[in-house]
Amino acid sequence: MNEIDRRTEKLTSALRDAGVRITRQRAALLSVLAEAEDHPEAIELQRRAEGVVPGISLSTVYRTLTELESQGVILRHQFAGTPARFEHTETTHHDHMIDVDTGEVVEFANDRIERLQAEIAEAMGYEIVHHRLELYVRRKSSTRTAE
Amino acid sequence: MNEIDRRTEKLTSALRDAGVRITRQRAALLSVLAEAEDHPEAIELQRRAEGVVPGISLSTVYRTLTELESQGVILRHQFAGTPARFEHTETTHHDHMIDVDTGEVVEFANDRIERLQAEIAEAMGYEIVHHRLELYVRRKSSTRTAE
DNA sequence: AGGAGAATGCAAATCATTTGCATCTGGCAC
DNA sequence: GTGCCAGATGCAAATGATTTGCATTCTCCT
Repeated sequence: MNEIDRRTEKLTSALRDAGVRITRQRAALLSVLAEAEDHPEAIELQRRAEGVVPGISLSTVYRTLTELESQGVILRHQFAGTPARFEHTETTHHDHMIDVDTGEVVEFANDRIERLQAEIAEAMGYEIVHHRLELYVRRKSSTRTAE
Repeated sequence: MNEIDRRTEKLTSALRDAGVRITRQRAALLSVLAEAEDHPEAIELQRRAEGVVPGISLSTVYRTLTELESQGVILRHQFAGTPARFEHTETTHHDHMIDVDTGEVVEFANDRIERLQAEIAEAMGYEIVHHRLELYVRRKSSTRTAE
């Protein structure tokens, strides 16, 4: 917790230096995002932020998320058929595996895939701005849990 | 053209056998999809289908696309920040590269990436239901065409 | 040809997200 | 510290893509 608070504080002043006003609602969202170990969507972030700033509006949440995204502080993921999910940029790059039965999101990273992607783009005269790799998966040989 | 008509006809009777009624609007969409060499979105498909069935409604287009998708006849792609785009399933599997400046979609395929994906999922106890790999790219070393 | 049930068109509903606008509030200037 | 003002907030209404309810119209089976 202390660790998270320290990072959040550093981030906060960095943002202020970048000309981003740190309002109560933004501070709340920053800490909520810093604590999140999952990939929450906007509404869920609002719910969590309400614990700190009751009455925070959904539009503010969206506006703040957009701002933080363009500041490179968070990432926005648009998985198939669901609202966007957000994640802070403290972690190193990784891709996602989405369990189609539960909706659970698992992270993974693989250098070889990254390199192959760059090679492919390169070979066709492009450079990668960003990419999206999502594996929609199902637990193997489960004895029929859902359907 | 003859080639496309033949395939469309075969597809049509296969669908009928599967219990899918072939209405004028569905037939129109099937041929429009068969002829498409790009990745059109629903509205564009409606526009093209109007040439054959004037007055075809957007809801019918959507309903038909959903039906054809579940019949495995077409694929629905949801690229970042744009309406869904559709593509018939005649071609072999491939992924997409999206030029962020022009919106142009380029297809590519790479066996090694496919294999790596399967391995990764496997190693974590999952099997892949489907995946999404999109490279958002920019032309290399272009002397500033857009911004 | 006749009819049952499915498909269509239209308008209205949804869902996630954005925006207009009047009101509030950070954070620098003094 | 106090005041100011550009930028941020909350609310409600707008947007954009897609879906849905319902009355009407077709498809295709017999």
